[in-house]
Amino acid sequence: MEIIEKKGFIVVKDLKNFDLEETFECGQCFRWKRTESDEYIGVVENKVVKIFKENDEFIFEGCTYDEFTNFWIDYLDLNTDYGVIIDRLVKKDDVMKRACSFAEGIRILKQPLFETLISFIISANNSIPNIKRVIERLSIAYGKEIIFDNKKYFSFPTVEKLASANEFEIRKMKAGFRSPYIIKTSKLFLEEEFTVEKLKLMGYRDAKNFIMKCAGVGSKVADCTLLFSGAFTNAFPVDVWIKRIIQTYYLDKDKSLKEISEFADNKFKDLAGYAQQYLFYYARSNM
DNA sequence: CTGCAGGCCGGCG
DNA sequence: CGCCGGCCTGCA
Repeated sequence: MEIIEKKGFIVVKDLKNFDLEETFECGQCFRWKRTESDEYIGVVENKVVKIFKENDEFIFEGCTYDEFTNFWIDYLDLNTDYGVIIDRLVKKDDVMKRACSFAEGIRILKQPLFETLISFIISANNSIPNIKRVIERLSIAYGKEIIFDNKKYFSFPTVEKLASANEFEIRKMKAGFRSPYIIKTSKLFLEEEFTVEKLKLMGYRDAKNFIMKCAGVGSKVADCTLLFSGAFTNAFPVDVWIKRIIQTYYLDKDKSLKEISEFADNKFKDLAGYAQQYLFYYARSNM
């Protein structure tokens, strides 16, 4: 990867295994928007950035060299060699081979922990367009305004803001029955002072049980949170799509979610999270 | 009108 | 423990 600083933007060359659509539309995040000209604009923490591809170069608009090297590289997981991960996964079997070659440009983002947790609480029994709308409404109502390219954007609310909100207000954001979960979880998050570092020290099992104490957080939401916040790459969220593809290609129909989870753990081990993303993207596009 | 979307909770056997 | 009905909301 070669990074070149220009006036007001960054040019990145020689970056393999990075595709904007595959990364931002594989279901791990909800706040990246594609423009008419296939650029992606995202809000993360208090930053807004626009990314697009020009020939073989990636252009990052609205960030400095320091922001790129100190923040976006980590967030986008650009220092990890996904070629090595894919090489190891394609050796597993033909299904993985097809899944990996179908989306070789996925990067598993390291998103802010609180935003990830709340976003996936909202995702429960919900549709992706709806999830995005609720998160957007929450950000407009409780986040901070950021001006980028003469347009208004809003950061995801802080834990303090959501912890002090009441259920009636949150229901106005159309979060439905998840509204009390959002508030309760925010309060617990504040009390326990959750951080990715703290969760990492606990180890995967304990960390998962720990965040499952949050209201609205079951096994699937917990694994999504641990995987997409960069805490544990071995977390393997089992949703309907993963269930579908595992039951079609690997296990019998009658296997429970727990059995699917154990199967993935044994088969993919430390790479389970990556495997999940390739399988998920593949299943959603082809099943 | 019914059914369902990236599940979770609570009650019951 | 495992199973199952109900659930906000929006859209087919």
